[in-house]
Amino acid sequence: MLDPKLLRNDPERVAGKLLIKGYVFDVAKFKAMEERRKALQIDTQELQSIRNQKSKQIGQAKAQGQEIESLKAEMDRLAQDLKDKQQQFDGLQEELNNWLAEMPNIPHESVPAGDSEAQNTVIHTWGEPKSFAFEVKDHVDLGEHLQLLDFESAAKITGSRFTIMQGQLAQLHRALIQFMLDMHTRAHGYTEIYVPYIVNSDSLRGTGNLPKFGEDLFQLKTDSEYYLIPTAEVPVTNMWRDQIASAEQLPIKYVCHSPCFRSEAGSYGRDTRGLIRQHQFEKVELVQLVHPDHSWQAFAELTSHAEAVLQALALPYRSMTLCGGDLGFSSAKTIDLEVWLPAQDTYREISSCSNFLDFQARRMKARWKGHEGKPQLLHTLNGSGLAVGRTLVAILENYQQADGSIEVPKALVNYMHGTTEISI
RNA sequence: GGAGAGUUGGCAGAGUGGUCGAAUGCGGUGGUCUUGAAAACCAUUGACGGUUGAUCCCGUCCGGGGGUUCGAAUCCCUCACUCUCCGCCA
Repeated sequence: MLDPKLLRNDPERVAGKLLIKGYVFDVAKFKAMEERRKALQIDTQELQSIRNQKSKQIGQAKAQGQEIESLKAEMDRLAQDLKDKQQQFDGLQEELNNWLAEMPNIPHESVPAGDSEAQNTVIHTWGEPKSFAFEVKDHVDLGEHLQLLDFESAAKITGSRFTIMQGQLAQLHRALIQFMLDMHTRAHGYTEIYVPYIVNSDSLRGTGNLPKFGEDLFQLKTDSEYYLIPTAEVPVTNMWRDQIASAEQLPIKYVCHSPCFRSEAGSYGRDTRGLIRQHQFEKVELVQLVHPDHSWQAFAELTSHAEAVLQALALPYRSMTLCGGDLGFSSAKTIDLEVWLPAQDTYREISSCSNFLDFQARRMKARWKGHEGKPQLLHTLNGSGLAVGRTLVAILENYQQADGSIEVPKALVNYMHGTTEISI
């Protein structure tokens, strides 16, 4: 949520910045609503004040045994006025809040203009795409050739966009998770955390997935409004909803492995082949809640932590600054890491690192407080470190050998109990 | 699934219709004392919003929502959550 004060003070400037994200903000309508809100609020509060005074009078009069019926009659009229005003005020306030809840975060000034992926800018590339002396296969062919990857059975059991892994491939998948968790806890100072994979709607509102993006989520058919998590970001960040951290607790750094569930509504026909876009996938997520003065530094660090995984696995990648139009709803700035996929002859997203500033924190009232002064909003950040399924794709394709076997990356050999190659 | 007890400020915990935004303790902050620190003692200390140059001031908030009343932390309804006991079960 944006700061309501910022909107009131300079709506034109906010409107200009939101346009970078492709969001049209009706300033005139906002100003008119704000003016009415202000008038209604002042009126309502004045009536409340009078009511409180009169009530006290009645109490005193009664204590002294005086007649109170005439005072009560006066209160009846007042109460009716108050009720009307209050209803108008509440209604308008709700309307404003709903509007505010649908407004995206303001992009940081360093975010390039643009309305699609094509305008994202390359920050740097790392590693050289390997040249193969044979015709490369994609991960689907490789996995099915090894008889360790099975989309057909998954489609039978559930439907499209699910998969089954077996044997050493399932093991490699699990090894990746262990490897990533170990790196982030041991080398990067994150606390490992295990969380529910089902969340309520308040949590989804906190991170900004609701009210606008409900169609991307799987909702459970229960009496409670429960959803499967689209990412661990939701439960992990919401740990601090309605909480006040002390200055000593900052920065708060969590790493969390979880499955992620996405409906992928609106992406029919895209990436239908293989593991790239699944309804269910595993991710190791990095989440930080930090002092507002340090969030850009934390952002750089968090991004480097995700990159460290790719580097340790010797997977070529590039990092991209997302342009305004490609930027997520809650994010002020996002850097995507894209891994090289030889079979697609292109880079594909494998991690997305974002700084939300106080946008999520305001929605979920996640605050911190020093020894002096008032509680202040935290800044929240997160990034994939990494998307496990896509990392597996990258390893299969980048480490494939002429006979269709897969070399196990050196960093993972210990996690595979010494296995150096996956073959039939 | 059955029976019962709870949910109050950063934390613990009083408060059952009218100066209660709320005793008290802990914690925080400032001070006295001390060479310094600790202890002790004194003072101070909720959040959000409106208004303001800033105070003052005003409003809202005692799990969420609704109701009764001139007036609700306190009474009623409802929902959520927590805990205890019994039953069942990974």
